[in-house]
Amino acid sequence: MQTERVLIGDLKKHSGKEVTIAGWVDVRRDHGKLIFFDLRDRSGKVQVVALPNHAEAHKLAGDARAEWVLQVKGKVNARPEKMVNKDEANGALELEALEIIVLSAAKELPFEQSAELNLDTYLDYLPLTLRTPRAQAIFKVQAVIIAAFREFLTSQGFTEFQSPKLIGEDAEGGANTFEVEYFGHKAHLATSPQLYKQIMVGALERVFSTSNVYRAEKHSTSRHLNEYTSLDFEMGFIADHTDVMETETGFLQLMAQRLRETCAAEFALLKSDIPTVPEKIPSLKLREAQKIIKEEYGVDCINEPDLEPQHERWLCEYAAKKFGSDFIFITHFPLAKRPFYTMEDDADPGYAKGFDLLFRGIEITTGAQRIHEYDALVAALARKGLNPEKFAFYLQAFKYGMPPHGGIGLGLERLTAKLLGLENVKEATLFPRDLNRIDILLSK
RNA sequence: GGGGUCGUAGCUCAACUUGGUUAGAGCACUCGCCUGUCACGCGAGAGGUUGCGGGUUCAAGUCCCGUCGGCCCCGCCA
Repeated sequence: MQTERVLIGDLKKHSGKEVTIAGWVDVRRDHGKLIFFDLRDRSGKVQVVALPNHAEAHKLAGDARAEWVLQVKGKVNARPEKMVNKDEANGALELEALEIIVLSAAKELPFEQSAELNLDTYLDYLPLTLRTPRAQAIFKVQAVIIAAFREFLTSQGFTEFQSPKLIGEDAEGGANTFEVEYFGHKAHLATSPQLYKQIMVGALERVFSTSNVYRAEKHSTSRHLNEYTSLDFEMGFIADHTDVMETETGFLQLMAQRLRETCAAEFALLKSDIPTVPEKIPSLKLREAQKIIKEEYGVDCINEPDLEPQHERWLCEYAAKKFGSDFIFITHFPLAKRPFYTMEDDADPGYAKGFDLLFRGIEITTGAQRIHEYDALVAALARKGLNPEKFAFYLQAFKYGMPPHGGIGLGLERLTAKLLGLENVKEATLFPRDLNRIDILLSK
């Protein structure tokens, strides 16, 4: 029968008792006759002390090294008053080792867990480096973001669905796709769940998905990935794109609330702040934003169809200063710059009922109201030089009745990175795929 | 596709500008000492094809040319 294991985070409840814990050796401090080591499990850390009067345990404590996996039976002692470590959750107690079982020895580590690493070294050793408190904090925060996305949208009557990753045609014609050999045919990896989201609006009215998408772009920057997670929702029966913006704002507000409730320690560790999300996120038309850039920063980008990364950084700086918001919506990009399914604003011809959301200097979302009338959509395809016949499957959704609708795609890794102040989006990706790397460098 | 920058020990870096004996440091590792440490401490040791190839020179980690690789910026996007 297996020994009952106590979680390290629960040791306080067992003061004075004999318990068995198990975990990884963090740091060892060997004084010869007296050996200390910190043991770590999913719930926390505790100092174990091995004394010579338990000879076998003392010997094994001397042999153990960082990352060895040990099971330790011991007595939960209060530490002498002078030895209390106020910085640790278990700093007032320690475990006196009575019996140690080595569950797994570890080879010599290439570096200490606390070492500051270059990004490529960090990525080369992810199975090891993901054990650091920093990495664990990043991916706990990311899990909370996804949970908040599910929680908020579910509460608003959205249904989660799984979008296909293998698609036939390069439907949207925008981003470059990875080609896949498919039983003698050519298939592609999805660059977005967009078309399936819209089809699902016809079925379930309000839907969302959290999917990996794939972009075969040879970019090499601190904000691009070739496989990333897109948080997508699409909702029917909207008046216009501002309904979509409100829904996204509602998600961001719940996300910030959940982060404040559960991730304060993680944000403290990463030395970043949880943003306050305004009741109404400030919103500017692209042309207004460009005017501001000219007035505030002296660069004339008026009439350019899009924002450059530097412009996005400036606008976020401006939003923080002027509106006290880390977020700002930019609306009404030229229709020509947006995908075929984007709806034009009749009140502002030539411009889209769509938006980007900028956060702390970077674009994290694109959203819009979509064209829902079959004939208008077929015409829009033709205007973009796309062949409507290739979209016949998708077009059925519109042929047979589709409400006014719209939605967004949000880059999870970008949001995570900017929330936590990470310099490179790859740090906010468990196993990033980029131009040079799928787990290991492709050149190796 | 265009541009910038970097490559020295397992890791993080110094020495390069201004060429000069045996390429150093911290951490990790090995051995020894240590009963209150918590980045434990002290002493000793081991660890290098300076990415690779060529050139200049009495002499190259350092200068030049080529090449391979990383990172970053722009384009494109989330």
